[in-house]
Amino acid sequence: MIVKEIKNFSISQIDRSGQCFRMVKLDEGIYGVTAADRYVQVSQEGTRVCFSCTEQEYKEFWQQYFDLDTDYETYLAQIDPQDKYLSDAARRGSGIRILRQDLWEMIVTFLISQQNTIARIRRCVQNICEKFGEECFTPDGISYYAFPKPQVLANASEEELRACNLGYRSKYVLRTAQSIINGEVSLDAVRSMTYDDARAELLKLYGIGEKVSACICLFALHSLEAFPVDTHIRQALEKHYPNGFPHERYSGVQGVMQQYIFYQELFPEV
DNA sequence: TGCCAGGCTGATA
DNA sequence: TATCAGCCTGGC
Repeated sequence: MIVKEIKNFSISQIDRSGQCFRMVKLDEGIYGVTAADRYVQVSQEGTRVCFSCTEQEYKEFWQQYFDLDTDYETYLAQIDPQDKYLSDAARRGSGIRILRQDLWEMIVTFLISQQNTIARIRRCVQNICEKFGEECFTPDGISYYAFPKPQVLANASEEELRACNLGYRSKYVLRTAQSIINGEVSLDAVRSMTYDDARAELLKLYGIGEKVSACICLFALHSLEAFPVDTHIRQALEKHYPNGFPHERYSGVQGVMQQYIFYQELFPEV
């Protein structure tokens, strides 16, 4: 167990921001987080954050994962003070971080996300991890499941994926996994691409459109210029930015602003 | 009962 | 090129 003082970090806001579907609320202010084949418990009181891992594991993995090397004050300071809506949204969501998650995990997760609710996306991801992922144990004996590799999902049947409640998205996950395995799209290549190239490359995968591609770039490649527009964001833009969102002003950090807006729209009174 | 949820594909004009 | 139905399924 290690303890850190961290500003502009809220594990509960990150949980509700809808970018990670492998976080479980264990108790008030205490969350279990699974990423790739790792697991950590995070508990928070104010700026005091406890991680149930060694200092080495924190530095090697979780510090980057939670984007804790970044000072989010610089993003918050860029917000137009005349823009009351975004200023309020950012103030309320100022503990959100853009996580640095695994590319393959984000591809599958956001394929599943379409026409779906956050609660159901969580269940679907949990189902495929439990059915196809490897069972792991923490040093304390806590059991969790690693995210299944492309090879495993490529060899699954559409029926097996449907049994995980993926519905019509099953064929998207299956064909995308097969495209990765047969080399049509290289995950390593995507990781080294610019945002525009990565976005275009991901669009080659069956079931991935503009919105899903932007989400993957934002949450896996940390392309902060990505600005995924879903139904919530579209409604917010129509209401608060009838003349268009000022992308120029927030060039290169639109993704952070998108998260503040998304959080505000989903949790307007929390 | 019907609509909608963090969209996308494929058919049609 | 643009438009639109159809798709899984659970919650309201």
